[in-house]
Amino acid sequence: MITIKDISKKCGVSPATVSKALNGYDDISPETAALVRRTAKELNYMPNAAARLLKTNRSHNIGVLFIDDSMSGLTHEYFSHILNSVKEESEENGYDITFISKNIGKQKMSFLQHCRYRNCDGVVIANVDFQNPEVLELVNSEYPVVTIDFSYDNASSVNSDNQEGSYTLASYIADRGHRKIALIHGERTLVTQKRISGFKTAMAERGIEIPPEYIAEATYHDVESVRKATAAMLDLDDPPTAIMFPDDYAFMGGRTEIIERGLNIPDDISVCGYDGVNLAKIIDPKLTTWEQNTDQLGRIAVDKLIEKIENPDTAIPEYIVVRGRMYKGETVKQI
Amino acid sequence: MITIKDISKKCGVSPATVSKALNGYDDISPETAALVRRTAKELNYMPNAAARLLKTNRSHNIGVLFIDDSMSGLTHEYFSHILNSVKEESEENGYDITFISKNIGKQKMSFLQHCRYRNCDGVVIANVDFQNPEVLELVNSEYPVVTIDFSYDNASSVNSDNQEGSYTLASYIADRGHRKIALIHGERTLVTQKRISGFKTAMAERGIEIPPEYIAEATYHDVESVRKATAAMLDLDDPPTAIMFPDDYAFMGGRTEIIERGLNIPDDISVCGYDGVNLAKIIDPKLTTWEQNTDQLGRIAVDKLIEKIENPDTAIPEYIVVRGRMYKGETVKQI
DNA sequence: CATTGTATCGAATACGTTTTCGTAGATTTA
DNA sequence: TAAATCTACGAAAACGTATTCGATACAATG
Repeated sequence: MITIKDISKKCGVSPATVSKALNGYDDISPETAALVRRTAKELNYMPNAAARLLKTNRSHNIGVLFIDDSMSGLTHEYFSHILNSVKEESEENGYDITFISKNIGKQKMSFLQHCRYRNCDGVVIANVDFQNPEVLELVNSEYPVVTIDFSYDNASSVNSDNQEGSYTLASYIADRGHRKIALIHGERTLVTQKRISGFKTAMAERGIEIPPEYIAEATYHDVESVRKATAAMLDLDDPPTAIMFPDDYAFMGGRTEIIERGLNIPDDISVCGYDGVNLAKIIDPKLTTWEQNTDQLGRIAVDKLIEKIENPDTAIPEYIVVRGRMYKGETVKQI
Repeated sequence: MITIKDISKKCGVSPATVSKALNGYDDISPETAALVRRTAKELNYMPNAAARLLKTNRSHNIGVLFIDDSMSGLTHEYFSHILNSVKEESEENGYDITFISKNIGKQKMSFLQHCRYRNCDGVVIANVDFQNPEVLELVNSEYPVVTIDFSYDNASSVNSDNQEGSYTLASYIADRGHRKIALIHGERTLVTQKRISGFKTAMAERGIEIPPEYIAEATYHDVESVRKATAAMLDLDDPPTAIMFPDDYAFMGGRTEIIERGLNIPDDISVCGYDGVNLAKIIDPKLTTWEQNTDQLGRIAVDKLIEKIENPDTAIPEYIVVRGRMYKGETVKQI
């Protein structure tokens, strides 16, 4: 490992001078600065992040808090896309990312402790139980925090337009002539509330009455639960002509149920999903859905976080909504 | 931030003693050791990883080198599962992971440089161009390295049983009466070579002649390329009765082509995929495929890497094969 | 010529640990 | 009882860097 000292020797200057030259201080003559930089390249010098961190208290490391249970968020397509853009935007700005978990080795530690241990400069939080005491502890700590799809009042948040998306899908279906529209939604999180609200607004605006049994709860990303909910819906005395599903992936459960009953999509029943993941576009017929802008969600979250990290005092909490867009697909029939 | 010194003051001992007590040295009396540990808990002490690293040269940080281009490996289900198990196994052993990329901020750096900058203790490499000079530079560096699905001779590797998997699928199809079996494979990587080899072995063992046009190249994970290859296959004068696809996801392209021609799976044509990702099990009919054991692949890679990190001298390179298993599905018809 | 100002650099310290080595006191041994 | 051995602890140095502040040399100014 080659250090600042090696460079100083080779250049005949002090380590202090090397450090300054490398960091662009202006009390170094242009000539020596150039010399230092040149030999640094020659020797293939890399600053030691740990030493630097120890002095500056800046790790250039962003903590990422995703769901910690069983199947990690990594395997959800929606979140793996967000993670990917978080990672890329971080790297483009000179930051690495570290997954924050509570079990690191035999040591059980809190999220906050993990952050401290790794000296994260800030944290992006997504897809967790936002009421979890440990998450709250982190949010209320000294750490800059940005949340995705949830909003605390002391931290910036980046939000997918769930109300809008759901509203638009519901409107689209209604405007293609449907009057008996059902919604199968996920667990009652904030995101879900907004989707339900968007759905109801669209219905209300058109004077469409939705009986309570047309709104059912299932579990996000859980094929089996959605299949059951779909079966129940189809078993109603007066079944809907269109069903909105909690997400594209879980829709596959409903799809199986529909197909196995010998029904055709969209001739016998219209459907739509949510997310706009790849899956929607490669199945047949292509699934009408709402494409969430995962790329922007991740990038903006990181941008806002870095803003806060680098200007802890001036940066104020923002509530940002990222617009998605409809993917029309082929699963909503005009009637 | 509370340090070792705070504890030392509160306990009336020296910082050295605190450090030793916390690290289980045996030249500390049980009483003081207990006292130190107790107050450490009380004060909610967390060691500073940077300072520790600076002294010990051990970061407890594992570099993860996944594909760096465009769409990251994160969005491939196979690799996101591996990544997930790499992450979990690392954490269970007290390590965090860091993505190794070449663009960190404005600084372009090599993979090796990035590792050095972050003081990784070792690196897991998967899903990259293994002949890339920068990857080779890393492999031939001082760093402990473990590769997944590729093998260098100076590093341990963990390999999915591609030959075996392909062989087993091909045999299964043949043993259900098929004689005209086609293989659409991915780019010619080592993995692909093994799959082709497994396929040919199974055919040869049964004395089945495979004409060259029954073996076609497409691109992994590329729905469109596979769709085209499928179309070409179906256009043959003497089309196959069964097609093996490069992976479950890309199979969806072939599936669309088949369905749009009014053919039925498996009545008119039998198919199988590869990977065993969730998708295979939620489509209808369920896709016959080979489940790669992503969980073990990731975990063993990390175990072997840590072994090497902690015993740099005694640990010798191993070539490890992880067995998958067949998922029978419903897409191969008995004829 | 004396003074002030400017440009360039280096000595020293600190960040929070780990680890070597020394030492004071207690205990055992001869 | 003197010497040898243990036990328990602390002083100090080191890891690689950033940064303050003083020092030096020289130019400019009056």
